Amino acid sequence: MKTNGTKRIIIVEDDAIIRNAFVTLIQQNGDYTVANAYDNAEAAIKNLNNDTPDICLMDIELPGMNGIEAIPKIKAIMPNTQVVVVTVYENDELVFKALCEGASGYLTKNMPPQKLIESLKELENGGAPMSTNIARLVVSSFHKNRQSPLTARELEVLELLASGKSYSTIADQLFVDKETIKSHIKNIYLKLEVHSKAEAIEKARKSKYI
Amino acid sequence: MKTNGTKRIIIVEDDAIIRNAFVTLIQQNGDYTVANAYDNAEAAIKNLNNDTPDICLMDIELPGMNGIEAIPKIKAIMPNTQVVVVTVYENDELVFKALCEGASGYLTKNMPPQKLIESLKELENGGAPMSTNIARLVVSSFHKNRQSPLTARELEVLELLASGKSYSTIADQLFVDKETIKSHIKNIYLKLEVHSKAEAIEKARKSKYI
DNA sequence: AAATTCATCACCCGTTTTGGGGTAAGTAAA
DNA sequence: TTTACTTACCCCAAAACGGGTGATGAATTT
Repeated sequence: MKTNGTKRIIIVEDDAIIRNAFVTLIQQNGDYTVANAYDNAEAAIKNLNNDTPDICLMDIELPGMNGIEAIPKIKAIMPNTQVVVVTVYENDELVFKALCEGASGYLTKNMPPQKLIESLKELENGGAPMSTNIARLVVSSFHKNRQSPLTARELEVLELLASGKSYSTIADQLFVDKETIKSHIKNIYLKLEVHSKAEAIEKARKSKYI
Repeated sequence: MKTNGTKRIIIVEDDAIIRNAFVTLIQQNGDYTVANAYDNAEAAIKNLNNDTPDICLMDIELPGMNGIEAIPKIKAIMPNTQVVVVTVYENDELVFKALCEGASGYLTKNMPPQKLIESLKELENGGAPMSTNIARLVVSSFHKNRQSPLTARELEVLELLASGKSYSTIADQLFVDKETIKSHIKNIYLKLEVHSKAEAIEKARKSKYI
């Protein structure tokens, strides 16, 4: 369906002013064609096979299906379409949900207009365009909490426990006795003030000890 | 120790040519002061309290301690120093290790020189500077594999199992019988060709089903 | 209309794991 | 020297696990 080498873009954005601004902005650039623009996700999904977009700019807050739910549905029909979320929300939960569902980028609407075009170029170059704060959010999600009450050995044990391994498997892997692992885990439970494996893992993950 | 409002930077890079290029490049910009430059991590760590850097540009391949090991040691002494890895490696394992150890950014040396200054500005603005390919790597790490052999329900069960929960806890949470969960898990093991919880979790994580 | 998949539930068996209790030796750090 | 950490052992009872077999209804596909 491609006319030439230009990338086909669809826009899903319920605010007409913003939607039209995006269309205008993108049309000004010869490298991109706006295949279509929608004010809701359902219509966009219905027309995917006609639009055959390379890129989809997706708002989150929409009437009906929200933008995050829409991502996997789009990827199911057009796996090679790159979805970039464009929203006002910098909420970490939304960001991670969007990325888990398959978003290739996450932009906030307070960006300068030129940044949108730059982001499209970054996508083409195999990148993952993100707004400043989003990138920090994403990178921070990898950071461990280094003020953990647990010792290095306890963290090691807890990590293996969190990967589903049994006491004896952990013991074998660390070349110590199973009873030693039990001792460590008892101390872990004491320090984290929990009474089971699941609680310990949950608390440790939440606190980013592991 | 700050002379004025300029940010203090240290550089850890064993290649003298690259190191000096960075120093020159940064000194040209009035917003940054090169507090020091080292060809190894040990020396940099030893002088941290004198250098009091706001930012540390860190190579990975170094004589002695490597750059990734150095990150937590730096953060332990100067928690507010932002470490940005600057390396030739785009290897995903190294990237994730660096971020887990506390890196605030990850740049590859093939970037245009101006990008380095831009990255420093991004850091100041609360961002996390990353090269194009690194950003994609990081974002892709969130993506789930949607060609899983497991049903939606099985994935749900497996995710809860992977969070350390017992069969009965999972059953309660999903409002079904414990026997139902057992059945699901048996089917999961069949499909993943494994025979234990730990194996199932490992395989599912590796294949990015969960 | 028939076949298949999926989610649900049930009972069996035996083994392993888990959580909790206590105790204690050796080492390293403060 | 006291404390913290790692290591290891004992006991016990409850829970969880892995594997087997079978069955039902709903939904989907063929």
